[in-house]
Amino acid sequence: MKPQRSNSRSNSRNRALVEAAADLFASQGFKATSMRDIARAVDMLPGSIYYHFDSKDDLLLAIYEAGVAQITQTFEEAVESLDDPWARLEAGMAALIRAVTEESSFTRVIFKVTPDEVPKYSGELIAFRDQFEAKFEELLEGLSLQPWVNRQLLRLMLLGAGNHAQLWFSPDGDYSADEISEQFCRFVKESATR
Amino acid sequence: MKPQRSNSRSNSRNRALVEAAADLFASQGFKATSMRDIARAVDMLPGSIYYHFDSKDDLLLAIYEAGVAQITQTFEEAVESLDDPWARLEAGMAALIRAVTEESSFTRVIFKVTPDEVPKYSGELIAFRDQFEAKFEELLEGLSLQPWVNRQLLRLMLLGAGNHAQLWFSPDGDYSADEISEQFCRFVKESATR
DNA sequence: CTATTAAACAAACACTTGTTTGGTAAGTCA
DNA sequence: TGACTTACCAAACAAGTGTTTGTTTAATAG
Repeated sequence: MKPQRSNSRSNSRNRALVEAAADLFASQGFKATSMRDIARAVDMLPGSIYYHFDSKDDLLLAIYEAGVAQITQTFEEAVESLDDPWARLEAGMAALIRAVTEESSFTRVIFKVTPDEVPKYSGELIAFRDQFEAKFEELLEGLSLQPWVNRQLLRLMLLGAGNHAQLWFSPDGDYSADEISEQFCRFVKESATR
Repeated sequence: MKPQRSNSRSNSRNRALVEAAADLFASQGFKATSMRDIARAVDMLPGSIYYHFDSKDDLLLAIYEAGVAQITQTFEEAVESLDDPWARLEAGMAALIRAVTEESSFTRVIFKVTPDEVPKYSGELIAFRDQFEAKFEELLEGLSLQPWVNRQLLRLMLLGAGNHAQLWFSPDGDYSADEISEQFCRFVKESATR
């Protein structure tokens, strides 16, 4: 383990590093981003990164952790004020779509970089992902659905549809995250409350 | 351009090459697979691959082309004998899920390796993808749906949900491709025919 | 039997990768 | 003042990357 201690104001550089790395990982992918790319982005020499982080993998781990914390918070904020289970689902789904597309690069990294790209930490990364998906699962529990509905498959369907948005969504495209979420959720809602 | 000509029986080695590459690309990804990995898999020296293909990128292009041809065929075979639009959708969706998970590595590569990983051919790769997605779109046109339904978003939802299956599906898991397809399509069907 | 071609080998090339090492200027603290 | 620490630079390291080159073997065609 390296610094990560909060003393001094050094964490400003540390933070800049993580942010630059997150930007690059989110847009180019993990493998396609080199330590030299990251160093250049923060105006630093490649070797100097190793004062702050032990390895490229550790850098990703830190980003994943921050990303999950952020998406979890965004998600809960979007949902907490609502009571109706369907409204909660819709708001949560919209938060997911925003996280995958518009939101900070931290959250985007989580859905862009798959755990199997980093064998050393694949277990930890999967755990971080699960942490968020559990929140999503809670949402579904609140819904009253027809007996034919398999909640597990429903979760995977919505998660997959949301996740996939990162490949086609455009901020200035035809639809907003809210509109997309509303459409996706409506199929579930209409078929459950018939 | 290199051989690709069908003379001699040399295309047995050529074919072995493409198959080995497809296997590796499908399981490890494009960037994570080196020409040396591929060479080793077919018991050949790295340089020798360049007798058959001009570059690693060209190798992927060939795989994409073969993969799209295969998934298109599988898809049409699954659908052609059916008349009912809903049955056709369900069969098509099941074919997609099988292509993403169980089927040959050629089809899996298409969904595992994204076009932006190969800038040189990203246009061509996107065109190949679109070629298949157009088939899927045709299926949706046959459905009679409620006025609130946006067909474009519906397509993206189903495509995303199917695509995502590659991350969690297991051949000896709880569900078959058919069961998954049936569940996904049912949400659409129930909400459209209420 | 010879000329040509297909298919591969052996070895390198130029470059990029993540990472390590030794040193150093600036600041902190006793 | 002197010891210690923080944050970095400069330079290299070993390994791996896609690819090229010159050469060789085996088959085929005239």
